[in-house]
Amino acid sequence: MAYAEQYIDKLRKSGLRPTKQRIKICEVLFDADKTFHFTIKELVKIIENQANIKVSLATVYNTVHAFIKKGYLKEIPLNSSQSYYDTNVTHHHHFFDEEDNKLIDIDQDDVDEINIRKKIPGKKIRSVEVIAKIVSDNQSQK
Amino acid sequence: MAYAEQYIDKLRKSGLRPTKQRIKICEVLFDADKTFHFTIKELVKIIENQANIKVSLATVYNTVHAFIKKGYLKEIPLNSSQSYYDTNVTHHHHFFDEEDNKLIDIDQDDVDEINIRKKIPGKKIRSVEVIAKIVSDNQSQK
DNA sequence: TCAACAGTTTAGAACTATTTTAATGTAATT
DNA sequence: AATTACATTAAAATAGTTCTAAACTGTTGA
Repeated sequence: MAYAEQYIDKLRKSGLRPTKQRIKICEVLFDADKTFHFTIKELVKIIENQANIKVSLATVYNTVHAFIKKGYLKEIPLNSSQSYYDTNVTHHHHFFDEEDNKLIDIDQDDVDEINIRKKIPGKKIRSVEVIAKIVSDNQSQK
Repeated sequence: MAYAEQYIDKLRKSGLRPTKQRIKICEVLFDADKTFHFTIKELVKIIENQANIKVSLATVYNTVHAFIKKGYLKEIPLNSSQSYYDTNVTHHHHFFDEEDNKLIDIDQDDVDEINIRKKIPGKKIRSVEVIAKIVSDNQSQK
């Protein structure tokens, strides 16, 4: 397992010791060649299905938050009862399908650069995100 | 009180009967010439301070949600433990100050029109919002 | 005026996501 | 192997939000 090195490295850089549970979390999050969106609940379910390792919610929350702090994961701002996370940490945007409660990536290239002309004294912009909410287009069905 | 008519109208259009409590909520939300951001907790506190009317959380939640459904209020997407609402229902964007947990409006005019080139079949865009997270600019202080 | 009814309000309970706690377990280092 | 420092865990705590069921209010019509 050549990936394991990477995971241990990521964990160490996040200030976490590489344990069985945490390496399993890394496998789920970083093994795929695709990036994806998830909630904590979903992540726990995936781990339970894929492995015979018990992981408590607390461990998952702690690990996910350490990765966010380090920049290995992103939190997606959404007014939903639960938080959504993204393994795609490149600069990009999102559709949120309000009917299916699904997130869809929008590449940075698909949106013109966003230039905000308003400035706040003493503050700098850390991130800019676009959320486009989408619903069924009934017009086109008629 | 000339405004009362408007409030009663808004309530009726939202499918709610105009009661003392609900009219009070309207007074707080729609009386000011300025728009503002609030959380449910803050709204309850304002009502308690301004009036001798008891309002339960349940009534406030129900009324706020009825107004959102009708488009008289907007929910602001933010990954925060509590929901933020906006009496400004025009198309605009936000700064979110991560240190003070404060929202600041950005006029639509201060951001170039956002053109998303990616399309999702059968879906249409209902809203597009920009959230720019800001923090202290330590660079400029050094 | 009064009874009946439909819709409201309310306190408190329930629910859900998240965080904390504190006891037990484990990895790393000597 | 012993020590130490950190991890894991279940369970409890917390906080925002939603639900519930009982009491209440105001309107209508006789």
